Amino acid sequence: MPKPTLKKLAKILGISTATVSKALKNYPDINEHTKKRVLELAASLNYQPNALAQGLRNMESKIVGLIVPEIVHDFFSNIIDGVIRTAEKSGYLVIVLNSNESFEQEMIHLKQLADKNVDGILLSLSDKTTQHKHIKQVIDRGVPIVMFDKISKLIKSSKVIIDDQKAAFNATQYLIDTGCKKIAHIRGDLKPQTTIDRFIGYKRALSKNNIPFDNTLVYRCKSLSFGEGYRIAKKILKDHNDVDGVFAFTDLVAAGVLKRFTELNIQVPNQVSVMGFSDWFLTKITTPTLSSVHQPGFEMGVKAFEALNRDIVILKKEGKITPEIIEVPTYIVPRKSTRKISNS
Amino acid sequence: MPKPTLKKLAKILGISTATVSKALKNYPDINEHTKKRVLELAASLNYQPNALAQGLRNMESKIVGLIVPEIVHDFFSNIIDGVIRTAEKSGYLVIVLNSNESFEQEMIHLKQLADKNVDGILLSLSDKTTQHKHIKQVIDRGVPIVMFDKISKLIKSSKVIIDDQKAAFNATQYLIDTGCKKIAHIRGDLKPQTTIDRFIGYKRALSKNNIPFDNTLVYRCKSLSFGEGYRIAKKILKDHNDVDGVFAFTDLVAAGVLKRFTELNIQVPNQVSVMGFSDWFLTKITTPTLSSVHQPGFEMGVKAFEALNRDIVILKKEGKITPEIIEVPTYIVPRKSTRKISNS
DNA sequence: TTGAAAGCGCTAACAG
DNA sequence: CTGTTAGCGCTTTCAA
Repeated sequence: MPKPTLKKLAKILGISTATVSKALKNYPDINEHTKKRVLELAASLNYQPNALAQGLRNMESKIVGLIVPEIVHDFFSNIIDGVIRTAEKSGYLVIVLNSNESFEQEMIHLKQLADKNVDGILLSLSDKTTQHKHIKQVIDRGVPIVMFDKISKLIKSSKVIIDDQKAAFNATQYLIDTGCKKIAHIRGDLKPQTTIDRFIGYKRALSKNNIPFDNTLVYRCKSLSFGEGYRIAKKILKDHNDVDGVFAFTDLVAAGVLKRFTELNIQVPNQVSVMGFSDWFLTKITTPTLSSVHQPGFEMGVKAFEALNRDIVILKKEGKITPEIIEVPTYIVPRKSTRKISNS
Repeated sequence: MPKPTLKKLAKILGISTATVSKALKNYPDINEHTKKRVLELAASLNYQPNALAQGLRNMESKIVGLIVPEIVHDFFSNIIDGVIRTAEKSGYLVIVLNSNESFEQEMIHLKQLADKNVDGILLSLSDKTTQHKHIKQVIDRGVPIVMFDKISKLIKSSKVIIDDQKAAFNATQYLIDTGCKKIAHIRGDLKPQTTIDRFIGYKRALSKNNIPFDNTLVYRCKSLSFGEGYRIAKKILKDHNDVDGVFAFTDLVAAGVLKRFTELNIQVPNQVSVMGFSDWFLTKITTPTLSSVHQPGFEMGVKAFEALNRDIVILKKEGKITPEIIEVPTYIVPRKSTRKISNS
């Protein structure tokens, strides 16, 4: 049984394809009776319009692309989930691609998506991306892009972000509020802006509370891994045996710290408090459970698609986009790795 | 600057679209000189064929669909990653959809994908799925399906699976080999076949080693969660204070057990060994780290796409598919929650 | 209220 | 070696 087409329906009913098409689309200028006949036949034959033909005709695919720098990743999984579910509500399907933190992959994927005639692209930059010609090219081809999380200020597009500085400030302030006086910070690589911003937030909180900034309390991860946290924890204790707080730029590293502290019989949170960032699932698994800054992946995915959908519609209607920056709020999730805030 | 089309290239060069098309496709019957001119112009204009038009013409989209019952999930993330990366190598892009363990969603998604003219679908069943008409319908529409992990024996399609029985047997045998004599099993719901098979594997291992099966040593999770493991751990100890091994059907639950044991000062692995299943990331985070059965998500994703691609090609060429069942091997990853195997 | 016709961009059979 | 032509399935004027 070959798939039914408009033409077949038309032939069976003895009317033209134009009429069938209009009937199916509920055009006003169709005789009720005719419409009914068409609808019934379509239903009984289980007719489905050919999306490729529709796409070609309407110059739209009802597909968007989503590029993340990593897939097996708590935060990005949530983003993907948020995007897919929201897209579906507007009749969009989502092609997912993984740049795997590679600039070349990111370039290739962007092009692949544009070549597939997606109606828009959601993009989180790889850490390796330092130039943006490939992005501008796609935008110039008329494909709207919305960036999220790892963004570039140099691209004129809608963006969905968190305020990393503010979030890190709050995290550090939280440690101070629970009595920490000597707080180490574990930061990431020099490159991604998020790492830099979290570091700045940490510094600002210290300064706000008149705690002198001590550069030897800042540790840099060579890689984003559990093992790095594990390694650095020992180093912190060696360098500063009176440290009483650690703010790590990401949960995984904080979990490594926690593990090492436990092994070394350091009391957490009483002797040293530990604060993570991102609120990944693992925060609930560690011993003790890890306090963290909630980074709302799902919501960001939702907002990102909504922004893209808006941009797609506007671009089509008005020929150009007015980018919008959307900031999604973060909040601290206190668990057992930090002390309670004394309610004064 | 509107996108260049075949027609435009042809007009500029003063030749026909057919010739341009063939030149671009590297047909043998094109004059070298002409070919060169076409290629150069195409490159300089950055010509890209319109995928929608190609798709309509060739009746293929070069897109496949992937439906998983959950996205924020270690195992399925790995599957997605494996599928996407493998698909890319064959020029395929992947639309990802999340049934969220809902039968209705699964039905809808299957239809959406078929309506979008995907060339094939990769599917892992939701736990709620008990009938399969919706799947057969799609196959009847000529869209090949490959099932993975959560499969149905009632569907005639290629499948990529692990041998849950064998894996669970090996896990239990491993506990026995490291000296466990009274092993509790925490199993999942009655529904998914994987749960049942793991339970059977557990029983077979006991029987093989002449350990009488004791039904009171089998605990059932109400939900697949950390909290359930935490809850059940206490119960196990209360019911059987001489238990010396726990085999949980999934890591998350095992992690809950570990946590409770640690809190209750039960020595793991010396007093009780704990074995998980799936080898999720969290196995490396728990205290102690969790021994587990490695479930190769990435490889399964790779194999699943390869099988689908094969089926797509064969279906196109021969009009029908000969389904293939692919079993991906599992293996035990010993960590600190089980004793060492004594090398005798 | 309906239908004829054009055309989205591409490919392939066939003729020259 | 190249071009003509037909057509994939659908939508949308425009004319009847």
